[in-house]
Amino acid sequence: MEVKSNSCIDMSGGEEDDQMNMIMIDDIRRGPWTVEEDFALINYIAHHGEGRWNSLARCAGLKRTGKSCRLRWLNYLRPDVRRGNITLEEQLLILELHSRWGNRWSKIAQHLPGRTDNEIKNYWRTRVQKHAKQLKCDVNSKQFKDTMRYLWMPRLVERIQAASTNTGDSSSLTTSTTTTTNHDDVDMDNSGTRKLVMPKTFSGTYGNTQINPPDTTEENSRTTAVSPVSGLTDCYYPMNQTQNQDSFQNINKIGDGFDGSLTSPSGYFNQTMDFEAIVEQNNQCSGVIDFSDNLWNVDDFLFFQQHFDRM
DNA sequence: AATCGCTCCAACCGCCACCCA
DNA sequence: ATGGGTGGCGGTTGGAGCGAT
Repeated sequence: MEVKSNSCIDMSGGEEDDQMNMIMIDDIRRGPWTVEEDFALINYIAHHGEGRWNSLARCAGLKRTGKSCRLRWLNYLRPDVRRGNITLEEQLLILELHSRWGNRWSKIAQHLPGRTDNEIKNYWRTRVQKHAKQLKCDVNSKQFKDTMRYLWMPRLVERIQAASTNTGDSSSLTTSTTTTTNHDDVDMDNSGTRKLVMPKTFSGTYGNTQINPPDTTEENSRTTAVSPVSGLTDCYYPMNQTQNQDSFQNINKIGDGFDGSLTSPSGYFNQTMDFEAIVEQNNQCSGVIDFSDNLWNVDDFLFFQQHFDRM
């Protein structure tokens, strides 16, 4: 339905609105959104729905492009946007889906309820690519992809399983930097970054790992970190309950290969691990892994250490 | 206290596909 | 067939926040 300019609802009040519409023509606002702008956008969409973003921007009295309004709504103001830390399940899902689809952020986001493509893209760039950089690998290199497949993803599965078994509480699965005591094989670089020096050889198996879906109650799923601006939506809209569908349940909906037991289509979790090959690959990279966030932490090191000891 | 460097993420940009007159 | 408008997507950037020096 075309929204004609003369059918605009006056959101800001008479003459002021006319003035604003005139200014808008050649005075497009950019940069961070104000609370007032957020409120105007939310209010307008609440009454008229979304779509036709250019005319929506005009009619809502916003000095923004339609694109900007659309982005602000979809990535931030939408009531079912789920903010806060990326959970372990979500990390696993992102790694898995990215291995299948590459940088298809929007497609990946469809399988993470409440998460936006922008958020996933940012996660990938800030966390995953950081690790590739630390390994001195190209993020698209076989070495790095195999490291993800054979080390990170199985480890994530383990941690999900452990947390689920121990507590049955998915809130324990949200990202956090594990800090424990130092270890002989954990180096600190000049900047104090905790690092794992990869062993010379390593072999072991990673069998069929069964995962129990964690508790999906809203209390456990909401991981806080709502910005002051987006908090506006909380008081304006009731929170959408569907935002708390668990990512795990979605794994089963993705299609070919997912059978509900978290056996990935690419078979990551069923393969016998050729860790020697991995180590070789890591040697081709730097052989040093950063512990500074939750893809690698001291728990991971201890996990690998257990396997080393068995050799 | 000031400065610097780094991380993270909200927002922008450019391109492309689709729709419709 | 075509050209303008629009929406969607992926890549990139600017700046706030924060810790280190």
